[in-house]
Amino acid sequence: MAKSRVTQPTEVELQILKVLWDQGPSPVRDIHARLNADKGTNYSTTVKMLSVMLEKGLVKRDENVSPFVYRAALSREKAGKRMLNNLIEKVYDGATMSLVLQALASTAATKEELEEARRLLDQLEAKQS
Amino acid sequence: MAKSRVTQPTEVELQILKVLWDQGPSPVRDIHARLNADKGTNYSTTVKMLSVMLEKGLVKRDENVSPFVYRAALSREKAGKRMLNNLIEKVYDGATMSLVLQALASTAATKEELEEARRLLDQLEAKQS
DNA sequence: CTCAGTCAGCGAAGGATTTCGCTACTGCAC
DNA sequence: GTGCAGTAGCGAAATCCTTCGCTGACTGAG
Repeated sequence: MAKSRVTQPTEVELQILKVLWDQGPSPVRDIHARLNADKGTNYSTTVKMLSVMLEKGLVKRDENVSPFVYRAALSREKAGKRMLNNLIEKVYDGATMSLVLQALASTAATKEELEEARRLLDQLEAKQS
Repeated sequence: MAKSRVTQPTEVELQILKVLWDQGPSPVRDIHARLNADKGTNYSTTVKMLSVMLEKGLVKRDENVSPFVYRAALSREKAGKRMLNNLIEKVYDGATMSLVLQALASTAATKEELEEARRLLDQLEAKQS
């Protein structure tokens, strides 16, 4: 049970995770390129962030290749779900649907998305029976 | 254009907002009672937090009554929406539906909630025409 | 008026997050 | 070899968030 992940990724950590999710496993150089483009981050800062995240277990790295290659330790989906649940907990006191409905209502959903949502509802309902 | 609200409410700020949402406008005393029960917060801390939040525009207060009465500057819904969008932005790069569907799928929704969701979908679809 | 109790707020301390300067190691070209 | 470019990391600074000690103002009871 080494995994006591209670902490949500912080702002910058999340930015880095996003880069890794978007680009797949990458060396510091590539990650830094993005951060720097976004907000002028210094190379050292990127390295530091990655080392912090490594300690926290948010990323892993392969040290067998020349420039180390970092990859996210969580999938985008897992992280998203985790953060969403956190949000729901903190704002809606656990009433998931409230938020979801809000989101649905406030989003200019396309016809396709609506269809998909409907299909998912069907599945859920079936599964419940 | 005085409203440059870029920052998300922080952890404790959110706790306070939640109290205000749950109980409606309240004097410090009541807010503090909750925070203190939750995590032993000192009265001073609660006051300070409220003053910080006042500066940030997260809460407003009526100074005409004896113990000042604080109220949230945003509705639960607005805040939820804002935070959700932020989350979506940061994790999914704007693909709202992906996250929402994730949420739906991973939650043990009740029959009633599913019904409600379905109804909402109908509305949305109708509105689109 | 004086005392006790409630209310409000400042400023500084403590923690966590983020930033970066500076150092060190590597491999390659000269 | 020496020098340069790319890579990695430490430790301290800067910044933000959270906490609280201490102080002052006000109110109602005696």
